[in-house]
Amino acid sequence: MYRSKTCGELRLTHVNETVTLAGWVQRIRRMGGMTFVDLRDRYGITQLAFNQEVNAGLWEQANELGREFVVQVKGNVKERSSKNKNISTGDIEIIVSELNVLNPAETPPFTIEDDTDGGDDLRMKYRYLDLRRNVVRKNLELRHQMAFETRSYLNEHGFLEIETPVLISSTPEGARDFVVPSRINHGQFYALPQSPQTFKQLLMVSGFDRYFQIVKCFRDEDLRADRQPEFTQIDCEMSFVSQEDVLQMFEGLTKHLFKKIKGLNIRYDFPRMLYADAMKYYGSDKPDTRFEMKFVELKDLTEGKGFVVFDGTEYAGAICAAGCASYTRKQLDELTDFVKRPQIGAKGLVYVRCEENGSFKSSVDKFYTQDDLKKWAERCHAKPGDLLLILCGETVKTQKQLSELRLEMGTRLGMRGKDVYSCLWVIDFPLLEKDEELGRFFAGHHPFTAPKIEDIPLLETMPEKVCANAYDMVINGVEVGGGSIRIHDSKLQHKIFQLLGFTEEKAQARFGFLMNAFKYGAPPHGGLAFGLDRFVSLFAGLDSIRDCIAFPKNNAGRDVMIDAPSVIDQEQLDELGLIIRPIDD
RNA sequence: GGUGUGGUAGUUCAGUUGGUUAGAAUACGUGCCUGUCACGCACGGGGUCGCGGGUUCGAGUCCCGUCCAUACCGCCA
Repeated sequence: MYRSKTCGELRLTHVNETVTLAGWVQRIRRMGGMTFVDLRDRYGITQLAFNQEVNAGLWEQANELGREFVVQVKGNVKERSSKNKNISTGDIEIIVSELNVLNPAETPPFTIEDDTDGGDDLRMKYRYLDLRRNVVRKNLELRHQMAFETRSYLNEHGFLEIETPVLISSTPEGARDFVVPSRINHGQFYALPQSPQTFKQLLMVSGFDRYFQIVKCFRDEDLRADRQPEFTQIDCEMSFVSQEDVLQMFEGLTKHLFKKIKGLNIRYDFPRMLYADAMKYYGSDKPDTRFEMKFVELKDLTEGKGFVVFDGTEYAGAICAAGCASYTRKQLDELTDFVKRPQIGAKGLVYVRCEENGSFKSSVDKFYTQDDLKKWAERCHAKPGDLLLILCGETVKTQKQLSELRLEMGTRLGMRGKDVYSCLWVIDFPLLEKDEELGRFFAGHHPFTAPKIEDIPLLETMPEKVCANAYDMVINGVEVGGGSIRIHDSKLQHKIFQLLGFTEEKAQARFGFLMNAFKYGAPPHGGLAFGLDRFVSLFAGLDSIRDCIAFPKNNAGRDVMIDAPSVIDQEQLDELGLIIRPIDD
């Protein structure tokens, strides 16, 4: 037996017990004739005491230890004469009688502390050391708990977890596929799933009623703080359900997680926001509703006063930042620079200060009277002391820019606290999106998404107006999950493929298996998928999903620890019949 | 593919208008210290200033290129 207790469990009640502990040396404090060693495992830290007078040989041995040595000790639990209130085992220490170095360690390249001195690169290269740190370990513990509670909830509700294959052919999600060459089938490739979408629909045809899977998915696209090439979904599908049934079920799952993990009872029903309203009032399909600051359209009030920028514009919208009339010129310039950054791309920013005395001071005073500005302020429900920020331009672009500005102001005003949660559903997404350049339609969600029944006639006349039975769950501006009711009627499915520009042959080639399956009695079905990584990082208050993934990829999709991806032997290439050639520009 | 930021000791960083021997903290090593718990004190070792080129009497500092990291845009329908 290597240990009888962990380093986190000993208390005053254990005094006088003889225990065996094993763990890593966190820190050594040599005080002269006395040496203290902090022994660490994932449960906590226990102080070991060595006294020269009591056992000189052992004391000598302790002084030889280094950071991160793996040691085993046997000793007596003793009440400390001076206690440490900062740690749970701070009342006791171990008077060591046996010390056994199980494995020495080189000095680690960074300190294994909550406040490590290591930078991101280094921590990723030595991720196994980084994972010894409390802060990172806690994220993985949280991830485990969330996955566990998810399984528990879905199991309670009759869902079966069923594995689907990882080596498949391309699924129609839209992102690039990772491909795997097949040796046995020369010249052919598997694709890794972007989601188990078609498989879960086939499981519905098979009668598995309620399916889920906590599953890795793969997308070969550029990374972001919230995007990894391999990520984990809580993938779910249900049969004989309407959209309402799905929303209820997974709103329930979310509330269950909030309750079990965060101890929060969410008593309200998640608001349902129409996609059109989300765009109109927040300029985003994943609005951060921790704060209001909705867009207000001003175009009819700003036109015709001789200000050319506003006169020619398609859209002019304002947000009202409460209490910001006191912003200095410098602060306003900062905001202007913010919206003019290439990533945001606004041409400029118009402001109106609503002064305490009821007057208005704006950057466009030359063109507008106090009365004009008063009308703007009234429409924005601005009070004295508030600041209006106005952007104009092409509607969709400007709404997006205003959305960024809104989030920036929310941050500046401290309205995006990490311990506040605001959940909602965004519903009624457009079924199709038109690519103006290519002059054709793309599926807003994926091609199996069912249109709203009342909109089906519009498919013939105004496809872009058709709403889908699709929904996203948004928490604090993060799209944590999304899904749809699927098409289970092969005629309708054909119609959609047609609209998407698939020929009969191409549709048959790519999705024939699904179309065939639907001929044999497909139940009405729908579902959704949560991004587990995003969900966990939201609960953990992390800025990046990397911190809740044990071994994440870096910005360039590399695993710097194992140095993947890497070249393969010529022998392997030959076996696969592959030749590597440079990519032409 | 693009834009911004960064790359200096094991590590995190500072480094002035270009100027003598490139600093601090921490980590590491040695010594002292019997109640520390971020122990303390003293001393010490430790540098291809990412790499390549250029300007200059002289480059960590300026310019060009390149590599790496990172955030974002494109992309993720």
